[in-house]
Amino acid sequence: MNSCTDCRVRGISVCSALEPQELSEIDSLSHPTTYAAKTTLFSQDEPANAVFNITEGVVRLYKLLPDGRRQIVGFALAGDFLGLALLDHYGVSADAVTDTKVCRFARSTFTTFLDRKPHLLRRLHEFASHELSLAQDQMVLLGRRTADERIAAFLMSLVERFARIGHTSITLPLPMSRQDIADFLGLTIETVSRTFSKLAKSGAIVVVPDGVRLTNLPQIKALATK
Amino acid sequence: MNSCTDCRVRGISVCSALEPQELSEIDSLSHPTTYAAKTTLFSQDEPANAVFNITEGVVRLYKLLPDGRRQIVGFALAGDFLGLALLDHYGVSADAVTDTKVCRFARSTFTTFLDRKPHLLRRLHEFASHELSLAQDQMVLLGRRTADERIAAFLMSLVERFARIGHTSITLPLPMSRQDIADFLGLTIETVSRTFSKLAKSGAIVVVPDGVRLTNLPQIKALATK
DNA sequence: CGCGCCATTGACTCTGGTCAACGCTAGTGG
DNA sequence: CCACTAGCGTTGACCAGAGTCAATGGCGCG
Repeated sequence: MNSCTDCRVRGISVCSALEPQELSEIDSLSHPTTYAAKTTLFSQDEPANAVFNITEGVVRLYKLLPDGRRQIVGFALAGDFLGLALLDHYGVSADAVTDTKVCRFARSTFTTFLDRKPHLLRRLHEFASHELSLAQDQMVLLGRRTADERIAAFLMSLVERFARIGHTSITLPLPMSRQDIADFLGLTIETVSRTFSKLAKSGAIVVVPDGVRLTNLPQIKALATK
Repeated sequence: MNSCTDCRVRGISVCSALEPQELSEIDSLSHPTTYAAKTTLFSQDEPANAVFNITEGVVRLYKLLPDGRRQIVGFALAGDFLGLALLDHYGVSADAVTDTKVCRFARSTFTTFLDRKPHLLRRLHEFASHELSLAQDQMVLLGRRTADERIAAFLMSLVERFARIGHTSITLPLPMSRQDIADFLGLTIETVSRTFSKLAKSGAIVVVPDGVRLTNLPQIKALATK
């Protein structure tokens, strides 16, 4: 039936702020949508007609400089909300890394609903604050950490985030390309590749297709938090 | 009399969300406080007992790595709000760059007030979203821009922010040290110094005590947005 | 006057970027 | 079924932008 009631990410998404009654209200406002890998959800500066609740998949959020340099500002996973700012234009671009399922809402519809639900606004604010906190961590990473530390911190944060959405395994899936990782960490694809090789040689990880096996988690953690 | 009614930053702070009646309410909850230059407002991970509305001065917000590397995640000016996340522990450290005046609120008092004022929460959310947007811009700067571009972007953003709080002049005050600028831009003090010298030699700026004179704004802007 | 702090400048180093070759794998078409 | 190709990832050789280390300068303050 595909309703909010049996939504897999209900407990961890903004919807956890809602009562059963409200859940069915918002259910009637939502448009479940699927995006194939590599397709665009929205682009920077374009009118923000919709907001999104990701229920499945991985989305990259990024900004481009005029000459084509790209900075990925975050990867959004199941449970994450896109369009937190509720502004009339998107501040970043978003496209699906893997096949992705979302609950889409017209922004006007969502903000109208929001005006009647202060506790949902509170939850949205919590989400925005959390995003801000992650962004600040990422600033530390980009401004002050070495390539090794960046890769380690990236792996650790993915481990934690995947754990939160139910995926716990010594093998960490990396659905995004090396280029995506490089553009997230402020490195080049070659440096990412070399650093993986170096960590593999030291026994910290084993590189497998579409992921890495974390064979020495304490070592990675030490590098990440140094 | 020093009340919210005649607050210089009322119009641009979170307080702009409040009616005259509410303004006098919050007035009675506020503790006007002064911090001398170089003193600490709060430190990372310590219990967040208070939130702050800056009415005058400049505050640096930063994170430290265990080995002492520092990343400044932002400079807060008059009108800015500290403690947006309303979490029980501070996520960053804050200290005064210049002598600073704030309206301080006990966090519990503020959140209680907030629970009765959804429009203030909305305003707070707007502030948090704006902060997030600035953080994303800073990620682009730290991840993908050259030293020249970082300095230029830094100067341009300061020009805009000072303009918003009423300071418009070709001479831009730089109350923070070179070390602060370096730690904000992910550079070293030497690179900051060299880049200022280089821009000065090219005629874009003149370095003056505690500031720079922007003698070729278009040139700076071009570098900043490239 | 002299001390100390901050900023500037120079010489040299090094981390990570650039450029280029090569390999692997999946998908295509003969 | 296998040869060919395209795209992604890895590796190597070399390079350059920014970092490091060190000396010097300028200024405020005791």
